[in-house]
Amino acid sequence: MPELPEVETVARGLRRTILGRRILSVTLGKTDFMDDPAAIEHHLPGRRIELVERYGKFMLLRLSPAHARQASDKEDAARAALLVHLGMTGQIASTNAAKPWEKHTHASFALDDGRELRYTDARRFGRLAYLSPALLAVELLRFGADPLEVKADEFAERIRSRRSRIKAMLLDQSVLRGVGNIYADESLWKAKIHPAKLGANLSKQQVTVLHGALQEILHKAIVLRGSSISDFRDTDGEPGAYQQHHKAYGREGQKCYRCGAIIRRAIVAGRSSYFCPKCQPGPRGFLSLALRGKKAPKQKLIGRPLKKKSASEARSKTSPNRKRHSRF
DNA sequence: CTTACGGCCTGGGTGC
DNA sequence: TGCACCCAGGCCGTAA
Repeated sequence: MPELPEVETVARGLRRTILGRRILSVTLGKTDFMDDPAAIEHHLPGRRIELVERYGKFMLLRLSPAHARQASDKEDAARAALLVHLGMTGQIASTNAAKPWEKHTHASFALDDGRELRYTDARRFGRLAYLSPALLAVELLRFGADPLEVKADEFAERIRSRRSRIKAMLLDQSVLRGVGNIYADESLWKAKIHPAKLGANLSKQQVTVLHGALQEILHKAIVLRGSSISDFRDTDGEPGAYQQHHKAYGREGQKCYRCGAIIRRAIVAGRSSYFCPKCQPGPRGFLSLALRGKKAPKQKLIGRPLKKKSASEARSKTSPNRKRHSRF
């Protein structure tokens, strides 16, 4: 589940290992998670990797112009890119070309140092795309502020002007780019804010504290090379260490480090959310029930009552072979 | 208009 | 050994 700190860790690893390398050839495996596989095969050979940028949860491998010539500063911003999103299980690293492909390797880029840049992704929730400068510009418009750069005032304004739940806003990439479930829960715990609170109902003070908590946590997580819950690995194949510092995420049933109450889990904004029911008081009407019985009814949802639907009914509704969504 | 929910993609892990 | 089920991030269709 790579979020900003994990992607930053990978981007730094790539800068050490593939910056300046020229791509000689491309070999693709399964391509259903790529925007336009033919474009990747067609445009990448011969291009040099001139920059590795992180933008929210994705990386942009900026490519030299197709025709050999000196790039000016102006062209720098307009450079085409290979967009890499790791989804949940994506990994990318430069490898000895002689090494056999690992399972679930779906792209391999032969480099001019004899190595290969390989992308593996068991679930294929990730994304690879060749983006021309024009497509890239359009792509970047969809995203909100960088959480590490956004100023407290701007952050407060964005959060307090909307009526959705704070957790949903933290996860919304068009509000903040790069925050996912782990760092949303960790920063809410630190700021003592319940995930189901509405942004508009938070005090200026609370939002300011949240801003500070979010930045501090992200910085610390980057220093520790991210969180490895299941399978995150950096470009050296090493796990991060920030999971050892989680205070809320994944701690259901364990004691809150601050007050000793039992950390609970509830579905907020469609995602598992971990919080301390004592330090992070819920909004009125929020049912802080244990939401995960073994055979217990479905999970209690927060908000409006849910339409009843039997499991079999729900199953039969699924269309047999819905085509995977294509971005074009 | 804004916001929220349910479904879908996939395959590893888990529990029966 | 098998198998049903859950879960994850992002996106979309639908509904309120």
